[in-house]
Amino acid sequence: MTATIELTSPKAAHACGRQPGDNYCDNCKVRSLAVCAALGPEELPELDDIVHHTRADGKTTFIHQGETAESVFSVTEGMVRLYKLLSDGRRQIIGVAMPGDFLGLALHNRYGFSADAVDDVALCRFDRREFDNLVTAKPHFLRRLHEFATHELVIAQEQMTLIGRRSAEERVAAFLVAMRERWTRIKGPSVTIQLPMQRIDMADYLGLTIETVSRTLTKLARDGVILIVPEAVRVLDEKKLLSIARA
Amino acid sequence: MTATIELTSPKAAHACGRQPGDNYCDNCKVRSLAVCAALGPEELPELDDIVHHTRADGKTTFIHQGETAESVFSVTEGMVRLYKLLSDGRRQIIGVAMPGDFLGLALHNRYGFSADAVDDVALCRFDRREFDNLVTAKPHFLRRLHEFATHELVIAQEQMTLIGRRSAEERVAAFLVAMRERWTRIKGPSVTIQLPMQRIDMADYLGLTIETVSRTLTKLARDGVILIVPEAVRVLDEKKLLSIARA
DNA sequence: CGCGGCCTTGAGAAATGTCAACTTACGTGG
DNA sequence: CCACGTAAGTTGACATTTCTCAAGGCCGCG
Repeated sequence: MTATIELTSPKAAHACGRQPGDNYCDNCKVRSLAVCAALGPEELPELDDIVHHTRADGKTTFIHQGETAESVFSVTEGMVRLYKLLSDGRRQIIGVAMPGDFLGLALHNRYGFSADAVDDVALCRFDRREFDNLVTAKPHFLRRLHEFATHELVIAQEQMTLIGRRSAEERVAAFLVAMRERWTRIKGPSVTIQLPMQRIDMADYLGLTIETVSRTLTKLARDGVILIVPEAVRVLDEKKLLSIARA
Repeated sequence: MTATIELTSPKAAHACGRQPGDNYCDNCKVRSLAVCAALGPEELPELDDIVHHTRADGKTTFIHQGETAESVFSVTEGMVRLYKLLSDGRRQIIGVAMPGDFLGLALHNRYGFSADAVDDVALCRFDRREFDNLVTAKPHFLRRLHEFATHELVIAQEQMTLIGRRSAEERVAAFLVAMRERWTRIKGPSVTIQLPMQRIDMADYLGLTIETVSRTLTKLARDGVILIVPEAVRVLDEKKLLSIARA
């Protein structure tokens, strides 16, 4: 179940005479997207000192709702789903984290959600206390975290509106558009929208059932809006897709 | 439409020799609940310098989705609804702000939602730039804002789960319980849950229609869980209400 | 080659939405 | 002070969307 394996303990690599370039963060491909971008080159070693590089493979749950929050994470590769479970097993996916995203914004004592790896995921893990100390010492870093938090809040409010007030078709279309925008941000534009998650994840994200998602995708395909391919969807009629998504 | 009237311009009241107690914030009943609690007595005058006390009466819209965000607000009295509108008029209420709550956490350029007064509302308005300067100068204040933001985020995630995965009855019960907890925080406990908002607000908050809300309340009343009274609901069977709400 | 997981499709059920009538409460003006 | 008009709330009948349950197809892996 829980199996986040520490690959490297960077502490060993670091001593007094470190040069710029000696640390992982310097070479991080997603630094500019991540919270880390708030730190200048001279501050990166401080981050590097407390980071633990970690991987989680498919389905590994590395944040458990209700447990004491001892770590926070920054995603560098792969896709993570964040979800809440009701006592009877109903699940709501409250977010999908991709490279550059941060997990654990709420510096609270317990995790309010669970998180697991959709595909293979690379994470920077930080001890919450150590991370918190760094945040406290660096207001501009706190500021960046706050920007991330408010951005998340905006997304959450949009998601509420999506789930509360829009039809299945609108939800699916909006989801596809949003996924495409996120991939574009990370990898540049493409007509193919990668969907590493399964139908049930889309369903639990959109407040629908698998069957409704499936039927809706089929309908979009039948209408010539998209083409369904394994692990992805290709956009055939962008204008139409957007007009459904924007509603 | 827009009619937030400036009652008092505190600038005039202030000069060099101000004593503690000379300013409004000192006597604020909700200071301990609000973001302002992050500031010590010696810092309050700085807040007082930039605050504009404002009232908005029933139905006045004082934040317009999409407009440039020039002000942020702290609610001191009354109830505010925050909502997003779709182009065809569908509305999702994304939050209800009560005394102590802060509006405008996202220091973004445009408001992502609209806000209006449910009943008579008292607000502390701040120019976004001035407020931002204060935040930048005071990391502990930023920290408090961040705590507010992450708290909002937690609430939003719970709301997503509520709307996406729970039945009408569960939504209404959870709403009543949440409202009661909020009133308790502000005014102390009571079996009567004040509901200054109308059915349509509850509906738009819970992703339901007026009729479904009405029927659900009637059912809860029929089952002896609550008693419906004007502008409020009285809890008759707390255990049952909680068990429905918690699901 | 066969099994198991995921996806799709269909038929019918259930929950919720829609439309419309009616009630109630309340404020206004005769 | 009453009568009317309006807005909110409730209720009923019916429509629609989405869910549930069940069957079958596809595909990768052992």
